[in-house]
Amino acid sequence: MAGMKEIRWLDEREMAAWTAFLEASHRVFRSVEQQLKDDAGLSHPQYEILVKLAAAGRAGIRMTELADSLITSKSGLTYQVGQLEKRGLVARRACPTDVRGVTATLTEAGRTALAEAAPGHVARVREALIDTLDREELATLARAFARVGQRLRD
Amino acid sequence: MAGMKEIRWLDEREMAAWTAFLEASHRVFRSVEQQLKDDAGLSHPQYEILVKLAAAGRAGIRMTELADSLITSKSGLTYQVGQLEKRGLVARRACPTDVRGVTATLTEAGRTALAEAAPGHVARVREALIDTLDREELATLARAFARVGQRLRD
DNA sequence: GCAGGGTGATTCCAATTTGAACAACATGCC
DNA sequence: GGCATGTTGTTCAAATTGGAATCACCCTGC
Repeated sequence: MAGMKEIRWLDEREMAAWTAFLEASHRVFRSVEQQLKDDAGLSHPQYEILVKLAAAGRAGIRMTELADSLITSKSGLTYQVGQLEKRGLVARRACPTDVRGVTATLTEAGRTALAEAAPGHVARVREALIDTLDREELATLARAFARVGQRLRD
Repeated sequence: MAGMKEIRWLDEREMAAWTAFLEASHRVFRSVEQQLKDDAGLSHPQYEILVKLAAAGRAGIRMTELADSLITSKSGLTYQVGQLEKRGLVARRACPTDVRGVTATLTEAGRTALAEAAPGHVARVREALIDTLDREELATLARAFARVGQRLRD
């Protein structure tokens, strides 16, 4: 059996963690997505874009940087920013330092839309996840997932 | 300000947990999806369908039951089962107790495909998530997320 | 300066997802 | 029995996604 690697299956605890993670995260995303769509007419990717742009201020962010921080593909980002631009929530500008570059910025309407969407979104995030966890679980989750995200970033 | 609810924003700890959860879960899913696509030609939803069917044995499962346990929409399930049926990995039968019903079952080829895909998948799940967590984090995650999933099921 | 390789964003296409509409059937209640 | 109501699974159209190809541009080394 040369080259045959030993397979380390998941034991009961590991499997329980994995399946719980799968179900819970799917349901949380679905719940959050639903709320945003119903109450603000935004998809979650779109909401995340608005949040990142709000944090970036007047300067805006480069498309690639946005795509990296949002995990979606570049083409997906182009599409979503296009949608937001159609609605007047986001503006595109040529990047000053790189002619190829495009920086996206939040418009006033975008800032308003985000401000109106945020309370309902936060409430749903609490309902779906945060308020279900106690203080210690919250801390553990934050620490562990920060590490997981960190590792996968490379 | 009648009817005005106080908005409970996320404090620093809560926000850290939420953003870490968002990033980590996106990256984990992306990583797992990639591995399955590259090594087995399966999407993660398809893999999950095969797993559920394998667990169901000869009797198979009703479509609706499958859709519920997999979180996807009914029409999405119809599509994916259709794809798997095309490849001969899954078979559909009329349900004995309900003429409208359809039960999906795993074919021999499906069982084989799952057996071949499983080792690589498990290895990636370990790499992306499980092996990054220590014993206590794993237990906390399993317990907390089981509760989260439970609540959202209603 | 300028060739070559790499980068930034978009476009295009095929695959997938979802909700609504639909048809056929089940179920409970009178 | 007969009807109102809810289920079951599929089909349809519209929206979204990711990857490959593309075009224009930056940059390094020579």
